[in-house]
Amino acid sequence: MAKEKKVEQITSMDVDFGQWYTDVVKKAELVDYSSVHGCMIIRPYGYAIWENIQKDLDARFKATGHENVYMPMLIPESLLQKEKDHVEGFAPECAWVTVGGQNKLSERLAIRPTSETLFCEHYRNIIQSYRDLPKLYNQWCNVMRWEKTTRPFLRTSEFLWQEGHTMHETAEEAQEETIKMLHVYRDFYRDALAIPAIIGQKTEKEKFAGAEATYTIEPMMHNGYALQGGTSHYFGDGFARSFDITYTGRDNTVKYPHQTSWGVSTRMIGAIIMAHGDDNGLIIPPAVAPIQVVIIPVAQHKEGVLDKAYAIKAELAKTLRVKVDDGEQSTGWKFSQYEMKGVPVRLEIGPRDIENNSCVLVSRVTGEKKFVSLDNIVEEVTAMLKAVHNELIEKAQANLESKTYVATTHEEFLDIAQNKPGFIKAMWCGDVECEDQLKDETGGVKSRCIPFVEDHLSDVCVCCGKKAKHMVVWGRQY
RNA sequence: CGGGGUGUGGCGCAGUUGGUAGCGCGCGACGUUUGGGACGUCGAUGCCGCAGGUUCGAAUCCUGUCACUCCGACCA
Repeated sequence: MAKEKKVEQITSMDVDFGQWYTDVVKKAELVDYSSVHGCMIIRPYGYAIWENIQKDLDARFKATGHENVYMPMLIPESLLQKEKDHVEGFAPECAWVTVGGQNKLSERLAIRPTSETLFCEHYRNIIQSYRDLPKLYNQWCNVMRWEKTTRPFLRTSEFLWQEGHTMHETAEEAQEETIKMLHVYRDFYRDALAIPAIIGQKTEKEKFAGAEATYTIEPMMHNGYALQGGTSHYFGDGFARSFDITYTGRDNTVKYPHQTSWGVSTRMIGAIIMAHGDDNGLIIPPAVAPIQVVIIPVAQHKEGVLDKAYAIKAELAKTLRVKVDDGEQSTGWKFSQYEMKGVPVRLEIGPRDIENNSCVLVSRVTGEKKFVSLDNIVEEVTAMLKAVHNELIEKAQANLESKTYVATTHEEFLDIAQNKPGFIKAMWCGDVECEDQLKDETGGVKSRCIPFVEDHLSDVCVCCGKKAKHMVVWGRQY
């Protein structure tokens, strides 16, 4: 029943996944386009998802000892240039401020594409002793990268994110932090977004500009594409040396601190859409859904129906995010509307239900209708929300597993890359030439990561046949 | 930055050999309806993306330009 496509304005996923995505973000009122290229207006329903994400993640950051700060939006060019790899990576896509008021600036200012350099400048001022370490800072902000082609949430010129920047006494401690925060992301994806993902290390070719090592979380979208869902970088003392950040150690010698940075962005909303959505629209995981339960009064003009709906809302709203839609639209229209918007649980209450002291609960994932007593409505709704979360993660897990393939030969790799969208597990020698070759031959399949848990598939590289160093997960990405 | 597609009321679209703009949805009023996108009557909404040109006359033909979108290349 719920599997039938009911919203004809939304292109079917199987017909055109890209168009389906665009239709959904528009129809579900997540975003609108603005007059500035690549800059999107995040509408209340979309922004509410972000607020819920922020709230949950922020608590996880605080629980791991981090503090929020706010850095300026503008970076002087000279500051950006202090770290060579970093500036090479980001300068080409910076937007620049060159005029202030009426006057041309003596030095142009980049609108931050990321804030490593600003944090370094600040850390240089406030770190003198090992007693000043560690510094565990995070900021929630916007950044700007002048992207050529953009797409709501997945790649926009301006986007919202959080960037953690930490400084540590030792390399080990910084490495530990890098991995710890990657796991925070993995847990958040799983427990809040209901999205399973592969985590691991980026290859040299794919790592962050200026990092010693980059770790990544790679969830799979419905169509088998990967999305870089978040990254955590270990910088060693590279930035510290470039920015001359030093501290006096316990042994009374001058040392460089070791640094990390890690971030996730509004792109996660794109991940939610593409991991969970269906032909009827969005499905938002309960933990971050702006509306967890929508109450649809049936025959609301009849005596007592609306009062009952409001009473149920009052009960549920003690612990849940609830909306009663008492608008004048038809019942059927409301059903479709909230399916499109991905509300996880719908509660129908009408005269017949009131007579029976019951109501109808409907799961957005399965479409299953459940008649439940009003006596323990909170428990019933809570249980269904939990079930929705579990069903989402199971579905996404099944998608991930069924679209993950193993290639042990070159021909097999190319065949899968051409014919089966998804992840490919294959051995790799460690040479960037092989990564480049596979990408060229397949028209875009890249290494996603070297997962923390590697399988031993064979002894040799799937591309060149030389001795293999790692198992790599490969795939196409958004 | 390459390759395709599209620009006409808020949205989706039609508009023939050039003749002065139409349909559906939505929107407003009133009435009837109400357990899967209800129905009737009346009503409002347009510099046909923008700029040039051809023509007595351009949404329509020509040139240029801009925007959006999909697929690549590049990045979160």
